[in-house]
Amino acid sequence: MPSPRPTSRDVAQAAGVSQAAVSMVLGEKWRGRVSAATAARVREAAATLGYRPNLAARQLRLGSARTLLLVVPALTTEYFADLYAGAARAAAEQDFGVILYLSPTVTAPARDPFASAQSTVDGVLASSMSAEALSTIRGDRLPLVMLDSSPDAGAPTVNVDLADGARQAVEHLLGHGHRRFVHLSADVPSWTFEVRAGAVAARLASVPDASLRVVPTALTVPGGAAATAAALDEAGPRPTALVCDDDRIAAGAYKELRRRGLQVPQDVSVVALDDFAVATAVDPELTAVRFDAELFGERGVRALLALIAGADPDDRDVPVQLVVRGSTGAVSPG
Amino acid sequence: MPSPRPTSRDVAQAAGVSQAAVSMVLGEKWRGRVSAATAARVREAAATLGYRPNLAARQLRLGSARTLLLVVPALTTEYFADLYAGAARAAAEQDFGVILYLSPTVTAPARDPFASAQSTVDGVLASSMSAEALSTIRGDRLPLVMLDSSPDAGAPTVNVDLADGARQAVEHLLGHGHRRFVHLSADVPSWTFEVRAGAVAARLASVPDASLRVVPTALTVPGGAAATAAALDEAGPRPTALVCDDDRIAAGAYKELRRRGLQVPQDVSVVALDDFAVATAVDPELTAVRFDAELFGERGVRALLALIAGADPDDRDVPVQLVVRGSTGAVSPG
DNA sequence: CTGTTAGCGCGTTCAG
DNA sequence: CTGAACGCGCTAACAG
Repeated sequence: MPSPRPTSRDVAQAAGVSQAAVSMVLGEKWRGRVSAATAARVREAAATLGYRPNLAARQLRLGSARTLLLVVPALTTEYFADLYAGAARAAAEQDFGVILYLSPTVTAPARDPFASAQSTVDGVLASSMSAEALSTIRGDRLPLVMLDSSPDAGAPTVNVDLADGARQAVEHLLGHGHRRFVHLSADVPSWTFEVRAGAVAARLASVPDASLRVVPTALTVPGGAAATAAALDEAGPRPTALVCDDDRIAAGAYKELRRRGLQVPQDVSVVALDDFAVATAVDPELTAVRFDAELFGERGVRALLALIAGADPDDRDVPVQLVVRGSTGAVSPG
Repeated sequence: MPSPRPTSRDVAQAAGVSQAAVSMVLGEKWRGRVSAATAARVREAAATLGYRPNLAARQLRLGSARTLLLVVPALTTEYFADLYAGAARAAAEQDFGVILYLSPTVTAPARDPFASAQSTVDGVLASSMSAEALSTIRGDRLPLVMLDSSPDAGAPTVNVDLADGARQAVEHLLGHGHRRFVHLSADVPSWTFEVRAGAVAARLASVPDASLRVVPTALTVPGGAAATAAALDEAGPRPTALVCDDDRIAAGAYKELRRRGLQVPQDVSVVALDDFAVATAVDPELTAVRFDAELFGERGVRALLALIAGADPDDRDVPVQLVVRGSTGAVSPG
């Protein structure tokens, strides 16, 4: 016999009080409305019965499910996994849940997030979304915080300071004497990659004898290899430093370099502006820009909850850190 | 003015009918209860008002949120991401949603999944769970389907046929003349890894002149490197074939092999029993066992929905396929 | 046949 | 501290 879930009425009966009293006690709203003794009795009864409020009923009355919607373009890397984990943790601290919506890929037709979400949401956290896709989401002018998106998009944003990361990476390479740079720049029309490209170019613009070639690159291993081949095939002296928008691109660069008999880092240094599983799997391990994706999710949720509460969202950027590993070194003599 | 969400009453009023009629029409239960003309009018009104049923109210009345809970140990690889995507898609086809619960890691204290889930669930899909962790989940004897778990656990299971994958991998290596094997076996007490170990050992047991050494290995790049070092340091002729439980272990093996001046695949062949991002990022790319994680999630959901509906879950295994790439070849002469 | 009325489910809150 | 009303959609019972 699957014992039916106890309701607040059951608790009330067990404690010898009314439903209203139960609601107040369990909702921590009984300061001076219910005696401490009765409150204790109610808690006791709730505990022994294993009572859990029916969230559907609560939502129906309160008009909120205490739920946030996290929209991500795809869950294909551990980045989004960490993002979700951090968001869920931060939300749970304030008794909010986080549900996930995988925004349609290029191929799949756009489905209504709210239909699939199966729930009423109190706010939306949108990661790496384009402005158009965005409009679908804001169906009812829900509170919205954008992650990894342009601050000009008309919604509060929380970002990772990858411009700083790109600067740090270039700085590191300059310090090793590199002057001939190639930026393997993701060919995805996303704000985050534009920022990286801008930061790399800006830093190098102030170095008189530095050169920079930007090659649009697909965000895959073969894409990285192809772009590297293109960069090396161009006329002029061979570049000595490769800045890759992510670690998969860098893995592709490794392959092409090795195919040509070039060694990392003796002949060419490589840095990645992302630090995920691939970064430490390749040999030598990648010097890469790392950030705390969980912290990112956490900040995003805090900003969104602040927005919902009517406060000013704290939109500080998440700091990044250059992790120096074996893929970068001094320019080879000659 | 944030226009208040239209209720079914609003729709009824707009269409000039009663709420009951609206419910019937929109619930596709009007065969013979409502005229086609009226039904059309109701649909029309609902569409123009942008009506969406309040799911809290529906759930309250129906006692179900049409929601499934997917429990995963961690979301750290794209495997779980794909699993979720497949599960969500299959569930959506039957108007179910899927919410995620990240089961506690070793460090984090166990939280109540249902508290964090913020919703009433109709069933649980548990991936790679140990028997103990399981008991926490089945709080209310919910329908449960286990993924990647022992069929003896007392719940229906849907599995990936990795035993077959392990056999295929060993077969492939045997065909290239390999006889001295090392299995870098994940040191995680999980059913899936026991199955792989069993399958590798069983296949090799029938080959008279084959040898197998099993080395417990941490599921990380350094873990793979350390285990490889241990295997190569043992006395006796050097192994020529490494079977790795996942691609990160294989990446570690690559590093240790290269450190010792051994080449893949000329000196040592390497196969991985998992095929994720790292498999194609390393050089040479890994010969690996691949399966469709989305299909896995899909099958899991179908089994769970069948179980909920009182039918027999179809618990066929998900097939696997050996993808031959550059990390395996014939034993080197000598 | 076509459609309506009434009451339910459960937690919250206001007037008593 | 309690009784009763409320939120919204679903469905059994009932009426035209």
